[in-house]
Amino acid sequence: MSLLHAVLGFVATQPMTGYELGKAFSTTAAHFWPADQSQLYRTLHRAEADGLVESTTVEQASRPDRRLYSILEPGRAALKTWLASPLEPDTSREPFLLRLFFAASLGAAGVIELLDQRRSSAVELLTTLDALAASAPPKFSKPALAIRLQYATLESGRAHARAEITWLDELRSQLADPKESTR
Amino acid sequence: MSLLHAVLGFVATQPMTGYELGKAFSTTAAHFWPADQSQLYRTLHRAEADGLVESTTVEQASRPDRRLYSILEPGRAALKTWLASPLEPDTSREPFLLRLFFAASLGAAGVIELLDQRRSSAVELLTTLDALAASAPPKFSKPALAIRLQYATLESGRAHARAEITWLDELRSQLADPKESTR
DNA sequence: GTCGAATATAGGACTAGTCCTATATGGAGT
DNA sequence: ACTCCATATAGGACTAGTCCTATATTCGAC
Repeated sequence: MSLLHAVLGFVATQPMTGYELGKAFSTTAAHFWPADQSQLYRTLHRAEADGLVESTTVEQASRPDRRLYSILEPGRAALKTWLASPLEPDTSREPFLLRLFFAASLGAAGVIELLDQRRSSAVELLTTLDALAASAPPKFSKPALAIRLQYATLESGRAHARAEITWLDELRSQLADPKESTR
Repeated sequence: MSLLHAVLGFVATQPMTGYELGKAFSTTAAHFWPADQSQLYRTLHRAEADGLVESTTVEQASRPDRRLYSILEPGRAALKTWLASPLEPDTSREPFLLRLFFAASLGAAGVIELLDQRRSSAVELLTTLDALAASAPPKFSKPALAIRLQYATLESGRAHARAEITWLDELRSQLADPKESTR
């Protein structure tokens, strides 16, 4: 149930509409927390019903009215509690590894094809993250902590993408040239 | 809906009961595909209803009867189709990154504590994977493809765990010693 | 001039997964 | 004596998330 906390986190920095929240997610947090548009609005509704945020309706002429959400004290408290709560162990699913695990029936050539597909996705992701990192670099020596942390999540994505590519390359060469399989 | 495919993958190698399947998951695939026990049995039921697997009941004296599942042709076909289907882009959630992204209000010291907690989990994971890798090493020069691929998923976990630790260390030292924050 | 994208919100239907509980018994540990 | 763990399967309640659709307008592209 962390989408709620993400929503609170964003809204705590400044009042936003659901639409803006969606933008914020897709431009800054998409690679580690994809947010479904419907789910976002539902989460906002629930947060308001629970008294964590409040909304004011801003009327617009030729567009649907905007609902501007602001955080309330209970919301800020919930955010704080979440930040201080113990880290639960990761239980993430890796569809690619699952596939690889059972891919033997594709034969070595088929597996290599699979690895190549995966590699190009990883490269694509890496270049996207590189571009993001380049477009918002912390050039000054003492950026605000928040900025640094946001940048750090980008760095994390890049580090993992690089690790993925290296691992893929090693596995590929091992499979392509069976002589090298010492250990 | 990949648990189904994982189940088919396991059952295709040899007939198994739900219980054995649970063991197989937790000992070999847990780090990239946690399988809930209830969900496993439900998936088996559905797979049988869909004609992908069949089960024979093995009566036991002082234990509940075992239901031994075997794969059927349609199941094998479904497995093959899945293996050949296009790789969809990853949309995994990273609760830790989400937290870090919004962790500025903890202050530098609080964030460092968070990083340290994360680091010890990562180290713990890495040592678990190291132990697994050591206990089942492909010592012979030409192991079967299936064995190699299963080993490769372990290697993937290790590579990512190492990348995570390195990233954490870099971030930590950058936060702990603000002078070094060039770029 | 038509088609899609951006702006802006929202509901319906569905699915996979989680957590808890139930049932039954034998064996190992303290 | 008591509790916990392993064996073995299964249902109930719930939740978060996905996918699709609806509504309404304006602007730019081709």
